Amino acid sequence: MDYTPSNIEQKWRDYWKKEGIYKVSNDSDKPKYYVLDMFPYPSGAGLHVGHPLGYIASDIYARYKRLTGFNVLHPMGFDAFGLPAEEYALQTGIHPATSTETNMERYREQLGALGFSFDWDREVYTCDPKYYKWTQWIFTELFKHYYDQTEKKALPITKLAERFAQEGNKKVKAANSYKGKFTADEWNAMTKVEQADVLMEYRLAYRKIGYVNWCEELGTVLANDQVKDGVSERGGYPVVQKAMKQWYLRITAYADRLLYDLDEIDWSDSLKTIQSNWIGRSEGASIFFEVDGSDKKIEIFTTRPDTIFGATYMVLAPEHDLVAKLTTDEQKQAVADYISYVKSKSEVDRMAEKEVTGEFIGAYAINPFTNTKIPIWIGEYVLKDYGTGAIMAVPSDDERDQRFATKFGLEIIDVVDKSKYPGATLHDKAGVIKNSGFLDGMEVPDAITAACQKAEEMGVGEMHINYKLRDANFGRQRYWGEPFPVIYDQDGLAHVLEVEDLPLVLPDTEDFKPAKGGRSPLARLEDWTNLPNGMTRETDVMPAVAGSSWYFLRYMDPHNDEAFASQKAVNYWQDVDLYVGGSEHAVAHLMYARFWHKFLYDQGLVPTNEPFKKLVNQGMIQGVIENIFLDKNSSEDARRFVSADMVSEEEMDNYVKIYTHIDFVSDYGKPDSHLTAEGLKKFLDWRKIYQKATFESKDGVFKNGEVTLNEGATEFRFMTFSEVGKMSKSRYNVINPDEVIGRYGTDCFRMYEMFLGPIEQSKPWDTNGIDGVSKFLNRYWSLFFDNQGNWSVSDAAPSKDELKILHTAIKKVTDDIQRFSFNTCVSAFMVCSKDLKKWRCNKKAILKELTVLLAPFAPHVTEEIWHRLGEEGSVHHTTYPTFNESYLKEDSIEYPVSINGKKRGLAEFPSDASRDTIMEAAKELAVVKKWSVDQGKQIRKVIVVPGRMINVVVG
RNA sequence: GCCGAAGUGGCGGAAUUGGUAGACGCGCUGGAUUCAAAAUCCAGUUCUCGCAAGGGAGUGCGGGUUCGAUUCCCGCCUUCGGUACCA
Repeated sequence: MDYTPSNIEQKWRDYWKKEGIYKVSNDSDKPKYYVLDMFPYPSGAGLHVGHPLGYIASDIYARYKRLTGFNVLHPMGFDAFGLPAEEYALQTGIHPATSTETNMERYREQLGALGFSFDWDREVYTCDPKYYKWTQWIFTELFKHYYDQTEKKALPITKLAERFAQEGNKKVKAANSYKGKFTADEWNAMTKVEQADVLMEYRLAYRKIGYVNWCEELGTVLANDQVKDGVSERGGYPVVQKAMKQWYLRITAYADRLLYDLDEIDWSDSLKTIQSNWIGRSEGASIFFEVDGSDKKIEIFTTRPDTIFGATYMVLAPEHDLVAKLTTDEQKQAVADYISYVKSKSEVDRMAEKEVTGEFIGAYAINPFTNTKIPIWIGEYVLKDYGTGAIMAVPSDDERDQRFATKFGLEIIDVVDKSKYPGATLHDKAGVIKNSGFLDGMEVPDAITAACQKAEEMGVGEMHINYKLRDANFGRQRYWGEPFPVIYDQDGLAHVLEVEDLPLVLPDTEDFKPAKGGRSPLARLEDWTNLPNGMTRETDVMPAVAGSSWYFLRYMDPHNDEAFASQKAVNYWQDVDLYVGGSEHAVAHLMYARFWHKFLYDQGLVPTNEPFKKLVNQGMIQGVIENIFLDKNSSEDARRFVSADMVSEEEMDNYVKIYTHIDFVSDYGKPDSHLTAEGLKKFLDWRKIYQKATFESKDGVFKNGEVTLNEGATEFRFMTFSEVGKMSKSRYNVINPDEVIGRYGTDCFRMYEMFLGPIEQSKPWDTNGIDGVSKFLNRYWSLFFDNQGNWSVSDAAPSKDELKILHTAIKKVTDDIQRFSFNTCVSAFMVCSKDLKKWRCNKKAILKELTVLLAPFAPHVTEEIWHRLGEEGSVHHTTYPTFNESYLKEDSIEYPVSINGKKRGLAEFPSDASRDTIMEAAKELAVVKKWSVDQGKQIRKVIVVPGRMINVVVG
């Protein structure tokens, strides 16, 4: 009987569903294990072959853990709110709720066809009011708390208000954006509104006016990580800086914990580095510079306070608050011109242009260490968002300051002698200080400390740790997101809804298109927005990252209406043991999720400090992108395309690459990526605008559907140019898994994706090797049948050789699963099945164990075999085979014999032979003699590693 | 520029602690089966000299440590990913 996946796979999926074999209970005596996939955006495009890579790996691991006696939580859900889902809805004109539901259904089907062991009863999706009730609730909790830097945890804001009433804010060490100081009396004298405004500056969820990334095309504000190269990550639309009042999350309060706790978790170095760079901790000093003839002071941050004697001027960010106040009348016009010049530049221009620009504001500051007057400038190279938005410029030791000083003719004083450290840069913090008063002669690190001490003594500065991490902009002027559970009273003060009033359901409306100019779509729904007594609702919605910041906790207890999850459930499941997902979420999602988790931990609501113990980033499965070259100089009605082999690298600039549908090339071409005339006709039909095009290749010319061949050419071939890149609709290189599954079956697809290479590596999809995996599954199947195709399994006792083959596989597969090396697992199965076939093994004792071993990888075929073997229940509920070392023992070992490290022969020794015995015997070996005595050389040394190798040193 | 990861046959890749480089698969070559093909099975397949036995070279490049290096160290080159006036 032949192995026919289509006959068995659906049958067993139905059986698993009916029997509920993947249901997970929170009541179990078994140890827990939580395997989580990053839940997908249910986009309209459906799944492509790249999506399942991580899901297959995690499914194998989850199944392995289940077989080894763990109670495994392995859920799936959908990240259904947010821009991608909404953009799709806008394109299609269908309500986001409807299209999201349709897309989720499609995803459920596609995921189902891959045979994953998800407990679908625990599905969560972020746009479900039952789910986002708790997203909103966590937001209200963030609003009600502040971060106490003494206790290093979040505490209720009410406690802070009490403290202010008793002792003011001078002694309070808390994360805040409030600059001033006040006493208890001053606090108590404040009005209710004034007090609320102050408290707002301490809350973990707060509202402030800030410069935000505004994208007019998308009609919303974007987070820093949604902006790439000055344009929106989605759509590539221009992004400008705009001052708006927005909700923020004070993630910076947790900066140090987010940084140092990276040490506790098992993530890849590259991912930890990305997070740590994003947090961007740097140690230095904050120093105040007085302004000549003004009571204002400019605060700067520097990592090199030791170079302060070389600070010959200052630069403020053009947006700095003090610019307007300090600019002298004579410079007013020049400064205004400069600011409008800076504003006129888009983010893209600003990054492309490296030219030094700036303007003197007419005022002078006093260098506190030298007491000299130094000019104050503004310049766009000083960023408003980093440090204090102002710098002391040390042109001798900072490349940027140097360029600026050179261009504008500012004084340069050399303060660091780096002659002892050739090649040292600013970041090396190396050298000897000179021209710097009391710091002269000190090594840089000592001078930094000394300068900080001095600044503190003088009361002009202190040690300061600065972070690159910014508070998270949390408002979006869009429709498809969680509404803020916030109401403003007549005084404009924000109040959050209590848990009994949650969820605040997103009002249903057909009018969900983004509004222009910063107004939110929800603001148009006046019935919903306006409340009695002049109260109004917040009309912004939360970003997509809100719902994904805690979903892993909801899976623990997904139907709970009393809490985000019961304490019992949370205490049982604890945290995610294994998290598998793409590295594109390295900053945003993983940072916010850690932040929320730490906040909940501070509340005692979750038992662990970090949410994801181990994280594996699966690589991307890329698609082959086929391109055709279009001559830039050809006119609209006479398009000229040329074959890839006619374009040299130098000529590349004259051509534009046009994406071709991958199917044209595979259907009407050859493996070396060329299109036939027929393929080109298809291409012309598909891209109607190019119907008047001419295609030139080395073989001839293709015009108006007619081919004119060059002399000597036998057929018209048009070379395309192929590259490898991310699968995306716009590049026409998406490969859908359904087709592959239809032809080879799910088990084969799963194993082939694993066989492709290491899970963490990106690789292009190609089906060239899939036959090998298919052959393996057929071979595995054939072990159970005789030559006539009849079921033939024997109860006879297995031989020593058969046991050795099986246990070699058990060892290899088990070790490799544990280190996430699934490609080598597949090859171990291939070796095992080949060896068993060689021995014509049909012993049940062997094949049954092999079936269980294979079950995590190929869940369907193994279930079929399991039942044919007459076993009860599901193969996925049985026990994992036990490895027995003794079956691998050999009587003798074949040693490689090397002469001077070069392998020259083999020699067999009993496996219990001692090192000394082998060493002596080795000297007598013919190979050894041949390379020593026979050539008149001496044996100098013999190295034996028992069980491994022999090396003889001759000379 | 800075940070991180990587570079191994025609191709995807293996070698887990410094110990037989190229497992496994694709492709290719030859053979069996077949009227023939597909499918399947068997053998071979790093390059190179040689009929062969047997040599020589070989894990991006150049050095080093070691009895022994794909693995460790130093200096380069290339590719991919992240980040970018971060004071």
